[in-house]
Amino acid sequence: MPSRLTIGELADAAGVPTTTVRFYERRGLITPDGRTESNYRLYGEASLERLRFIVAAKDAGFALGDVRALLDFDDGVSAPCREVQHLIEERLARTRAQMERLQTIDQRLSSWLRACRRAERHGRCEVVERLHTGEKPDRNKSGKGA
Amino acid sequence: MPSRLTIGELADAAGVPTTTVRFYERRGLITPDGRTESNYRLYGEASLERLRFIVAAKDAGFALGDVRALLDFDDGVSAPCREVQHLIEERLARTRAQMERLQTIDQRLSSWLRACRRAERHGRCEVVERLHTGEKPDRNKSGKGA
DNA sequence: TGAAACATTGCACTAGAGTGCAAGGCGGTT
DNA sequence: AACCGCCTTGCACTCTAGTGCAATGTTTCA
Repeated sequence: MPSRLTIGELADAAGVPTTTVRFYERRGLITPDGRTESNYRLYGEASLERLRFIVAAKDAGFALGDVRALLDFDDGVSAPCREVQHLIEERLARTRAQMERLQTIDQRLSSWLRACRRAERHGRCEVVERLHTGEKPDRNKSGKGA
Repeated sequence: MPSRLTIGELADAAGVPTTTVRFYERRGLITPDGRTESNYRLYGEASLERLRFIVAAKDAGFALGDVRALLDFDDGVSAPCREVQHLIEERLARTRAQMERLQTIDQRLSSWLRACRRAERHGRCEVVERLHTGEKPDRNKSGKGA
């Protein structure tokens, strides 16, 4: 008995709304295994696993397009480790690039905040002025990042 | 006459395309100081400074809506330091939350990559399997239990 | 029997930050 | 006076990951 699930049951089991399941269907990530006579979607255990895979991969930072690629590998004869690796490496590179970008932003904002707080004690806000001059508040002499 | 610039000159000076300047105009961030007889936009030095402000704030991680608020403060009687601080603090919180999220992703991807490389030496890819089971690869080095 | 809770479809819309295109006007150089 | 490159307008479209709504059909429970 491969316990046939309705879309609501499937969605609940994976922790997403039903609308999202239909959306994933439109994106070609998942397909109902059948329909009831009244045209309701039906899913088996494998589909639940697949949906959970999608959610897990998405949570790991993969875009849905990447998830699709991962699933396509999986649907193929074998999982070509090389390509999976490639996908992971790419995603990792993007993640790290973004972290660096955020680092820079964090530093700049923090120094602005310090300047702002310092200036407040003197009764005026320097931050906006400093943005105008292009000067980095505090002594944070970094070039413009991105 | 404080050196009147066309949109192209302005855009070049700030390092953005002209389309972006027009887009910012639609968003209410910047306005031409005048027009030529042939209806070309004209900008003065102050507008260049303003555009540079926008670019700087945007690079600092502010959304255009925030930049607008910053400019509105600036356009007003005085810059209310409190509110600028608030804006910065909010942005900083979001930045940090995202960094944490990326940290987690990075760790997970890295461990997948290690698992993938290890598995490759054994001639098969474990990553996809492990995503299926919901198991975190590399965390649990012993075989592939449920 | 009838209401509540679920399901179906398709289409439109969101946010963010622009990009692309069409169709025409203007400016400076050769 | 031809030509190229820049300028004008407005509208539509991109991408991502969905959400909302309308109108209608089905299942379940009291």
